[in-house]
Amino acid sequence: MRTAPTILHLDMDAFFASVEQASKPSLRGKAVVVGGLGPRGVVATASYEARVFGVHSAMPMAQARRLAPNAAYLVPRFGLYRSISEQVMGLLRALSPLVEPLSLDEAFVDLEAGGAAWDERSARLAGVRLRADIRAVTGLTGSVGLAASKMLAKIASEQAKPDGLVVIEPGTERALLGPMSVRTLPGVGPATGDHLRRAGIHTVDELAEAGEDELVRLLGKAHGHALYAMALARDDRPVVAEREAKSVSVEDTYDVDIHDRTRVGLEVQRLADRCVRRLRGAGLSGRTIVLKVRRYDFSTLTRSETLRGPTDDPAVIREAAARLLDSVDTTGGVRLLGVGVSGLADYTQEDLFAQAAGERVAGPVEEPEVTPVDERPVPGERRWPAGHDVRHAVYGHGWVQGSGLGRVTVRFETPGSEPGRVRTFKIDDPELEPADPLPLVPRRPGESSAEAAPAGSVDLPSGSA
DNA sequence: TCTGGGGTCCTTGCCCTG
DNA sequence: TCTGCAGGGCAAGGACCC
Repeated sequence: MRTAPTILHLDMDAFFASVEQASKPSLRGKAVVVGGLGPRGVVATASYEARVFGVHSAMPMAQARRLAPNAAYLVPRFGLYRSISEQVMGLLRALSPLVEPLSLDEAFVDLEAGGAAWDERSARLAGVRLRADIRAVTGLTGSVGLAASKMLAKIASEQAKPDGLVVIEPGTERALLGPMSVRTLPGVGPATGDHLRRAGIHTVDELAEAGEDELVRLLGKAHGHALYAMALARDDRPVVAEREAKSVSVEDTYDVDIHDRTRVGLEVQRLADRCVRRLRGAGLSGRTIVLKVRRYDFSTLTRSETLRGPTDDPAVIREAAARLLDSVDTTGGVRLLGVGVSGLADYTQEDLFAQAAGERVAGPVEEPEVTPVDERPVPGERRWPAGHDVRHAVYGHGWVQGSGLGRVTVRFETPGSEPGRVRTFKIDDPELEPADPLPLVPRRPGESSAEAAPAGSVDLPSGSA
């Protein structure tokens, strides 16, 4: 393990909620909850103001609404978050070529590999500058952890939250970790935590005292060895810049359980098509087709089938998914269906046949997109998702505060304005149209709009595309 | 109260092959 | 030809992460 705290972990603070607060002045300092708004939605991110009420990630939305009835509830705008994430990742890559993104709002950086830091002082300086740059470019705050390993850098950034910087100096790790709960360690979730608690192990010190053999006995080989190493603060995992995807999958949870077997079949076909689109979009093909079914009682089962060679053929994947469905009992109803492909490759079996036959390989076949009956927009009806940007011919730029009963309520404000006024319109008001999000921080002269203002990041309401 | 979506990795058991 | 064994691929499920 290295001797200087030159591995940096960045974690943006309440990322989705913070982006929404930055783009909507009236929500700053208020409880904001971002997540699925349907009857089975869960919280993706809660602002720190919402966390005061006990709202947290992965909580059912219905529960969040009971705890914080006056919070603003918004649907996620992944396009916008992705574009801001790219700005942040750009700042990290300026520090080092070794940047390992973990999600839109989290990444490891090997500062030493980029020559950005070599000892504690230079690492701390790099962290301070990074936080200032992130604030200047995005208007958002991020927490930084610095340590000699990935595990400790992540624990440090957790301690730094919100809006802080923590350095774990080499040599102090064991004393720091010792009294902490085993749940602090990455990879120890509710199940492992419970398992250890029943064995009388609560803290990292107790984990180390238990010994490697005992942990292997309790948790299995891989997990036992890994956890013992972590308890001793040993972690040599390198920062890896490029990771190849291992699987591609899509899944949908339905607002109401589906009982009709024909409908289940149609949904599986639809998901297979969506999965293929994602697969092709990434230039990939796959060998193993996986069907996932969550039943009415939340029991989940998977069925998989491995083909002779990788494919991205929608007909092949659709048929495999249908065969897999045949082996599943769906009486009682299903709440979730999913289709995935693993065993990925960047060629297909057909490519090989074509090569063998000396044929010219044909380009990808564009399948017509099939929209299920109940997803087709009602003619003339426009949807206004909560939180999405709009533009009104008279009142200018705003965002949807809510809609229903043929009306849509819009608050007119922009990231740089004072909190704005609310007005209500008919949902088919011709002067109202969806708009792209505005940059969170005003653009500097000469900066291209593509860098600062994400394009195409709004899900256009049906019928307007 | 009632539990998303997209992933990764690990374990276990079965079957086939040499 | 039969048996035992080891190893690999596959299938299914579980835990975990953000």
